[in-house]
Amino acid sequence: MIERQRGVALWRQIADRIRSAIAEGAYDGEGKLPPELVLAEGFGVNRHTVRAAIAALQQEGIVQAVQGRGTLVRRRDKYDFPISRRTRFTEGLGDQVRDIEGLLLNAATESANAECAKWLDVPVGTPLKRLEVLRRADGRALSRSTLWFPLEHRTEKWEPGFGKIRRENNEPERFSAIDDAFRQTGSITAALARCGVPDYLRQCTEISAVHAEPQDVADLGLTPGAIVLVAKALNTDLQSVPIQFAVTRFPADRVQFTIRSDGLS
Amino acid sequence: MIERQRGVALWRQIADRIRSAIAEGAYDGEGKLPPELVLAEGFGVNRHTVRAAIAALQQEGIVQAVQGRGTLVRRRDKYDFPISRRTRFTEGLGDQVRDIEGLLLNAATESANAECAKWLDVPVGTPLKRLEVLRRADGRALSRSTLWFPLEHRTEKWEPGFGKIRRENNEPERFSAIDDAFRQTGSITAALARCGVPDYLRQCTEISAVHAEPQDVADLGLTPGAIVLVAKALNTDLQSVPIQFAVTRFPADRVQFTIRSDGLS
DNA sequence: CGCGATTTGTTCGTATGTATC
DNA sequence: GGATACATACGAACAAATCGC
Repeated sequence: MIERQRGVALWRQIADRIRSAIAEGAYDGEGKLPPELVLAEGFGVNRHTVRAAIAALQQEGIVQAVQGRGTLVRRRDKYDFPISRRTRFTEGLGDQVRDIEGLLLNAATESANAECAKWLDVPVGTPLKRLEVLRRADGRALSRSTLWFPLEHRTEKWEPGFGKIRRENNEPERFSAIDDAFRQTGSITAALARCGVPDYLRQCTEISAVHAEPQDVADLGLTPGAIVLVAKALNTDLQSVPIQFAVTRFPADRVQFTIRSDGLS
Repeated sequence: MIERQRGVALWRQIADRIRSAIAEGAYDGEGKLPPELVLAEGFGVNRHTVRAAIAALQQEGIVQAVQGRGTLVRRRDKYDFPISRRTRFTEGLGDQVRDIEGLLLNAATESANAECAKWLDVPVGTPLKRLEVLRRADGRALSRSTLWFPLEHRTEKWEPGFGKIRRENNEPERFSAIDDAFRQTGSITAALARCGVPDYLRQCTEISAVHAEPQDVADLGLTPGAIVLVAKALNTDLQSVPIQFAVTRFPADRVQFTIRSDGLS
């Protein structure tokens, strides 16, 4: 029995429930959904309402209704995205995908806003390189990232007199060509390597969840009302100097995160 | 300008957007929302539609409309739940809450299903103690956890002949009284200490997001259609023997996770 | 092959909710 | 507040495709 609520159509709630059930493997045995009438009775709604839900899922490509046969499910597992000190996008997915591609949607130079400044530990207004990246796995949109790189590279210097670390600007424009590097390689790791960062570490990751915005609907091929996992991450070089702040939006029905704390202090 | 979409009422989408904006601190300066007419124009909708959205937010207690003054926002920050090798529920929230309480909703003994067996590394059917825990912070429901503890304690023994670790059952019923211990202390850490586990480590955490189920709506005081963050976690003792598997559901509009990878190998 | 049982697809009508003006 | 247009949900009936016997 499903509860009536204002503001969200019944068929959408039912579609969400069926989608979850499929993701959890509830219909792996049969390979298809129960008949519309059974579902309708189960949810306590009219068959038309269930049909509307199934139509939406069919639009998403999750199920396929065939007259006389039933509604066949196309089970698609969630990708598991591991988060660790050495998080790498492509490597992390590993065996889970055959083909992965990274598309550069947009690149620009802009001034650091308050949030970017806080994460990258630079003053507000510092020039940053911004990249917008869409990642697809086996043809399906997997994530949309916005990445910021500080253009003014700052190396750390030890000041014995002050007893603390001081930072000085040098190597300006360190990441000015990272958009081209990414365009050619399709990988952030490879692009960073071309910009003189052979290795980097994931310092901090913040995970939250929101409803899909129109932009997500368009970029990730979601349905309105879908859930988006938002990961904000800071990567640093081996000297703990911030080199990249990224906000990545994942479709929650295709991705989950795993944090293995094996070596964490 | 907001896009029309099927299945979700315009006023609900607008309510979601305003709620997010408040959470991000967009109105911290003014302390109140823009006038309804301004909002309506901004979203490209009728004023009545914005009023419906504000009425819903008022129902949630997020804003308060006052005739002649405007719509006052009651900013409520998200709690940040840090995940590390030493994740502790209460300690993790730290200064963010004044008062935190843990209620034992239910406790029972049951057999391990496939998922619990996989996480706890025990055979399916192994007797487990199950606890259902609701946590409130400053009066607001913060999470609902289901925790499983293996009743048969297994210690590791090194078998030189086989060259691998063997486990033997001993100390059965190790956690048989953990429900009473939790009832008295309101803390898992304290309850585990009473059961002879002075310290434990977070081995692995899996994070996903789903729509709120009727159970969540009831337990966590959510609105239907809200988002729930689901964390599945494995805790082990210092010898890496699994002692607890937990599935915790958090309201996504009140909680976010932070993974600091500082000491991770 | 036909037949019936099952299951999806379609078309009416009606009532209610949503959104605009 | 009232009028209007559209989306949502229900109910009943019938049509069309698939499957097993």
